[in-house]
Amino acid sequence: MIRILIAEDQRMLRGALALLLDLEDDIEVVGQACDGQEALSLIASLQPDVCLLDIEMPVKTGLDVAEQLIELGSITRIIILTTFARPGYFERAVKANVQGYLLKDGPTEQLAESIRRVMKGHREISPELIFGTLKEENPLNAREREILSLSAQGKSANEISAMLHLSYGTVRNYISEALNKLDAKNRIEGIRVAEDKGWL
Amino acid sequence: MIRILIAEDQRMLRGALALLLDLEDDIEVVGQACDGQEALSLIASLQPDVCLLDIEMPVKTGLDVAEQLIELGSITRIIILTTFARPGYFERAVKANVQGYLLKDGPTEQLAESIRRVMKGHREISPELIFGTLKEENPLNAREREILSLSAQGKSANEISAMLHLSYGTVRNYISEALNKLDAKNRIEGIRVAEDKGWL
DNA sequence: TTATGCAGATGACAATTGTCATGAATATCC
DNA sequence: GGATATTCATGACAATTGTCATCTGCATAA
Repeated sequence: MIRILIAEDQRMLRGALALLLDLEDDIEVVGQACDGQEALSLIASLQPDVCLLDIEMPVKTGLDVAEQLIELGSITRIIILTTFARPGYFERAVKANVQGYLLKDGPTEQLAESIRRVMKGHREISPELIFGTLKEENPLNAREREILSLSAQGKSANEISAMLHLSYGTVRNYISEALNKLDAKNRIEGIRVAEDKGWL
Repeated sequence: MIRILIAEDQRMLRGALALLLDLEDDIEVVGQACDGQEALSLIASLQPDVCLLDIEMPVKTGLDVAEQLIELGSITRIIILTTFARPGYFERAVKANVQGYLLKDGPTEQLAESIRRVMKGHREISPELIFGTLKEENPLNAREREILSLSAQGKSANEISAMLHLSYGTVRNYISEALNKLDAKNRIEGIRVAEDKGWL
């Protein structure tokens, strides 16, 4: 019997997936979490064979959870299950060395099969991701990311400089450099591009 | 037998919901659509009793579909099923006079029951929406919305003026007025607020 | 030790943005 | 007709943004 934990904040989807997987003879859903923090503690206490992690969850993202699990040396196998084929997300997942990265756009029927294959030691990646997406690396460094994120929240260069204890001019230099790397002609376009790729 | 059509672009959720509803004795999923356009044509040909519409779908949103169905005098009852409790979305749905507005955050078990209640002539609204959200009306007029949307795509005032055949100054006036109404101190904050409320 | 690179700062400039007061043209209602 | 609202336009001003060339420490590797 394969013991599964599902971490997904959307209750309707979580419930439906649990039901669907429980219909399989060899799979048992042993726990459900609605945020990353809860997922971590449930995995620690339940020690499931596989966990299904959504990425965009409250408190901690699925990628945060995955990275921490690996760091803790957890034996629970990890499958990321997300809406987003964002290169930045995928890159982080690959670096964290997860066993699976599936898109919610994929077919329902394949989910149980992917879980079984992961249990056998395979890696499961949504076919959409295998080509293309992979190579797009995040061109922004930590500072640029930090500053562009604040800008994305509507902060002005002046506010950002105060928050980060940097000079006004330095902040603008970083933004300018980020826009250059993103090939965007202004903050708004830059933010769109970066968010879209999962680089923020 | 209640005949249902599901319009939802996320295949995993669509599949899981279809399976879940098909398990009910008195419900039959007769069709599935992955975008608004497909939903419209399937509803026309299949004439289901109820349709479940996601809002954010390709080609046509669920709200577009709902408005067109009502305009066409379709007898199919409409339930909006969405992630977003955005006032602007809810306002549009109420104005279109849909039979239900449920959140994907709601419990799976209640979905079938809501469908039955809608069939009996009731209206089904997620409890989260009944208080609060309702009263927040979209403060932006059509022009302000249009211009802020373009701005949200990264267009400069100059580009927008060319696209809409308005003067440069007029565009900036509209943006300024929109920011004032949204109580935002710059474009980026304004866009955030408006998108968050579903006003764009 | 030099040099190479990185994080940050400065100053200068142009372009864009945000704000406001004012005004023309048109339509709508009484 | 006169009062009113709507839509768009202008001009002027300050603040913010985007771009560049240049400069200072500071660390680190050859």
